[in-house]
Amino acid sequence: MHITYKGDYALKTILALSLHYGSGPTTIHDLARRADIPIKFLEQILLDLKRGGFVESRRGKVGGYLLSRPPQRIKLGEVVRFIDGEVEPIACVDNKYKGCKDISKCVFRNIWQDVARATFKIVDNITFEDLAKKEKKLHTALTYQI
Amino acid sequence: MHITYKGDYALKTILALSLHYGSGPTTIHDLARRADIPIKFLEQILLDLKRGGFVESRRGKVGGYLLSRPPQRIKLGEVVRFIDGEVEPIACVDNKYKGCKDISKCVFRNIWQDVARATFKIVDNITFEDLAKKEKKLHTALTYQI
DNA sequence: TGTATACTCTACTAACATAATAGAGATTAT
DNA sequence: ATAATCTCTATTATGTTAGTAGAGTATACA
Ligand code: FES
Ligand code: FES
Repeated sequence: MHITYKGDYALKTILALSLHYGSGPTTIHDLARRADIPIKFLEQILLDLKRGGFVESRRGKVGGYLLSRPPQRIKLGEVVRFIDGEVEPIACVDNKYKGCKDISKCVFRNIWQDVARATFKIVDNITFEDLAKKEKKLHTALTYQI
Repeated sequence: MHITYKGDYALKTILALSLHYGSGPTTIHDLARRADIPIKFLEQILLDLKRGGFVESRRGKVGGYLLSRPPQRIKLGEVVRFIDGEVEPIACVDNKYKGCKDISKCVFRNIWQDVARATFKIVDNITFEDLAKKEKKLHTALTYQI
């Protein structure tokens, strides 16, 4: 698994929309400013997320983006997989790798599958509701700290 | 973590040398043929592995490559890290990522660290002796099967 | 119905990484 | 000597990443 800038931006955007869930749409401009993402890049990412069924959009004045599902029903792993592709460390786990003549004779395959499973266990058990809660706590903690 | 062709080839080469440990050098040509690796590519990989302290070479006739340590002292994770770089899913875990203004405010960081730790736990607990044993068993099993 | 505000879509590009390939050079056993 | 083998630097083709550019479409509301 490798998280690209695009992937990271997507996650931050879904998190921002999660914090705003139930309170109307947020504009691209707003999302870009809050997470420090190049606006034209974010436009594309949001269109991808829309095609992936993660967000909905409203056009025109008072438009913007909203989550199409509540945050507790969006898992971290779903978004990562959709934007950055497979979570596996090598494509042979998913049969897209040509380096091994015979997969059944490869001692590495099971290891990469173990790594993949360990990763799934983490990213598929965290929802954006969990992340939103963490974010709120973190913000409170930092405020008190100052 | 993403295993490239180069990384996979390096692992297969170290495994081949592990199986041959204690019986003199193996030539590039031999290693390339056995693991089906482009020979000129493998030349470079072996030079890298030499610089990394994993293998030694003998030049001239009766030359070739040998492991510079016994297989039980070479861990899978060492080779992966050396050839394919950090095992972390995003460079921010290692402070090379510019996407997060303030790492202390990022709810994702701990998650990527968890993924990294889970991966370490696997790849840093497997030695090439383990892999060589697995390979031998696999070969025996397949031979009996036929 | 005009217009400002916002999303939509396609194309393009610079920089970098990957997976090799090419070829001349250095070393050693026999 | 010479054949076999490793050594080193350059080059290249292909693909991916991280954007940028610009014209187009929809909607609220005065
Ligand atoms: S089948 Fe995946 S590395 Fe061999
Ligand atoms: S610090 Fe790693 S994604 Fe924010």
